[in-house]
Order: sequence, then C-alpha cells, then structure tokens
Amino acid sequence: MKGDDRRELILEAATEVFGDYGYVGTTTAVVAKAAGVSQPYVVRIFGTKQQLFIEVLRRALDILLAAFRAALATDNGQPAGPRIGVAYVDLASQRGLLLSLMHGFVLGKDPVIGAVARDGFLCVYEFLRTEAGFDADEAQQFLSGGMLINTLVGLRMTDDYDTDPRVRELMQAALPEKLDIVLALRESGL
Amino acid sequence: MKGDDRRELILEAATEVFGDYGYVGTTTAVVAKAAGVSQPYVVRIFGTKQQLFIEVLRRALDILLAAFRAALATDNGQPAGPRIGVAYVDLASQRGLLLSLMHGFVLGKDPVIGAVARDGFLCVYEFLRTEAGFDADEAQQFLSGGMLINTLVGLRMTDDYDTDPRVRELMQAALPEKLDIVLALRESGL
DNA sequence: GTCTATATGCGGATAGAC
DNA sequence: GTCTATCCGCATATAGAC
Repeated sequence: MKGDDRRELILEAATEVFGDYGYVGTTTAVVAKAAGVSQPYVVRIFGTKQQLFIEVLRRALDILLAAFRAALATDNGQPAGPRIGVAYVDLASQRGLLLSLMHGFVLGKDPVIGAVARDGFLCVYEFLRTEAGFDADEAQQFLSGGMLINTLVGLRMTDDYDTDPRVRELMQAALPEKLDIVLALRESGL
Repeated sequence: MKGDDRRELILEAATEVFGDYGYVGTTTAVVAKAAGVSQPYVVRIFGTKQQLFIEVLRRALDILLAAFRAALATDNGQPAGPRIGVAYVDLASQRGLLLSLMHGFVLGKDPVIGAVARDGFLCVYEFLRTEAGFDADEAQQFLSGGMLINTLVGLRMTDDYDTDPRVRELMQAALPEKLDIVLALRESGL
C-alpha cells in the first residue's frame, strides 16, 4: 500500500481512539492495532504522538468545515441556520471526530495543542460569522448547542436514552429534528 | 494537621491539577506537590488515582449545586434564570472546578468515571427542571450556554481577549453581563 | 514501506520506618 | 498521620533488519 493511503488509514483509526480515550490516554500501540500496523510505524510516519494528535485535529476541522460548506451550498427551501445545524448533527455519526476535537478543546493549557485547538475553534466561529452570515448572537447560540451535543456524546448519554426519562427529555430538546440519527449510533456499537 | 483537613487540602489541589491536565494527564506526584504532601500519602488517603478523581468530581458537583441553590434562595428583583446564570459564571473563578467536570464529561467511555460523570450531569439537569422551575427547553439552553463557557475556559480563550477581535466578540455574546469576572481570571495567573 | 527488538524514562502503588 | 525508598509495568521513541 502507498504511503498516503496508510497515512489516511492511521488518521481515521487515531480519530476513533483519541475520541475514546483522549490525548494522554491514547497509546500509539492502540492506534497502531486499530489501523492494523505496527506501533513504531505510527511513530515513524507522524514523528511523535503529539504531532499525530494535531493532524487528527486539523483533519477533523477540515471535514467539519467541508460539511458546513456543502450544507450551505445545497439550497433546499430551508434557511442557512437549520441546514448547517443538521450537517453538524450528521457529523455525530463519526463520533470520534467530534470527540477528538472536544478533547483538544479542554487542553488549552498545553502550549502546542492549545494553540491548535484555539485556532480551530476560531476558524469555525469565523466561518459562521462571515460565510454563513450569522450575527454574533446567532453564532454564539449555534456553538452553545454544538458544545452541548458534544458533551452528551462524550458522556455516552445515548446509552441511557431508553432507561432514563431525563435523558430522553434532554436529548429531545437538544437535538431538534435529528434525534434519529444520533440514536442510530447506539445500534452501530457506540 | 488532622486527616480531614489534609483531605480537603488535597482535594482542592487535585481539582486545579486535574483541571489543567485532565484525568490521565495528571500525576499523583504533581497533585502531592501542589498540596505540599508526599506522593504516596495522596495514594494512601484516596486509595487510587481514579478514586481521587471521582471524589474531585463529586465535590465539584456539590459546590456547583450549593451555589445554584444559594442563588435561587437569594431573592433580589431578578427572575431565577439570570440569577443562576450569574452564579455559574462566578464559579469560573475556580477554573479547576468547571474544568475537572469537563474532563469527566469527555470520559463517558470509562466504565467507572463515565457513570459518575453522567450521574453528575443529570443531577444538574434535574435541579434545573425541578428546583429551579425551568422547562425542558430553558434547561437545554442553560446547559448549552454552560458548555460553551466551559469550552472557552478550557481553551484558555481569555488569553486572546485583547489581541483577537473574534474572541472579544464571541465572549461578549457568550457571557451576558458577567464578562468582567471572567476577565479578572487573567490577572490572577490563569 | 514496514517490521521486530529494545532502550529508556516515568508513574502508580506498596512496604515499612518514624 | 506522614514520610522515604523502591518495585513493577507500561509507553514512547530509536536502531536496525528485511
């Protein structure tokens, strides 16, 4: 297999693992096993675990913004806000993607990772304000809802959807009209 | 010094350190140094690092709910929503408290920590719905705003408040009328 | 391009003294 | 109640073969 293909394969595997265990909690050995390669090879390609995580964050952001731009371009009858909102919830089907970002967001203290995470977050904000045409308050509300969704995904709240009425109520309020997608996650092994 | 005093001292120190470096990224040695005791002593008192983190989470939640109840009881002219909201932002002055919770929220995958974190989050939701009298949608909006604030704190966005106009705009939208408090954090060493 | 073998450092936990 | 000394396992990274 060519280098670039392996690289992308490892990035996908790493996104899942980092999402599950966080930056520090993830070992390059587990990433390697998930990608079907040897541990030293992961290090060989990305240099360090830190660099691998940074590339995971950058890739996640690229995918996120690409999905937003696609949703923005697809003009059905809906206004821009709901269209992008639905696109965001759709991304929850790649759990690791949102969770890896979230793990980055709580590491602002780290000089290297923190800088990347801040930059990524602000890129999204800038997209909302300029490309999507949100005003400051709309952007804030959109991001707020997004952070709640991320938190609920991080908490694995979907596990308790059936058994806990509070969970059901909260998720119905937090996920306007896209609940089914998130619930589908449970089926596919969460 | 008596055992219980030392215990609380260590919990305070641990709250700060866990907030900065997360659960896995925190070492008992750093907690010990921050509390001014020896590393084995920390383990001795709490049994394991995991148990220590769980007690940090529980304590953080207790403080959070106590602050909310106090704000609810203090009847100035304001309605309940803004009163509790201000109480929440006030808690940001204890950065580690909100951040430790946030680090717990992204570890839902962990069988032990995840269960504690879910339970804690739902306790807050239940408080909002029953004691504070929020309806489902109000509770969702309150929690959304809270998660955005936590994320901005985790990202250390306050560092860029002066230099980046996007940060200023976003924080002004996210922090209705309590911006000054959060900014005061920067002074005190963030 | 990909592996095996391994050096090295660090962190949680234990033993046991005072 | 609190410490010092230390064991043991694990994770990143390197060396080097194929």
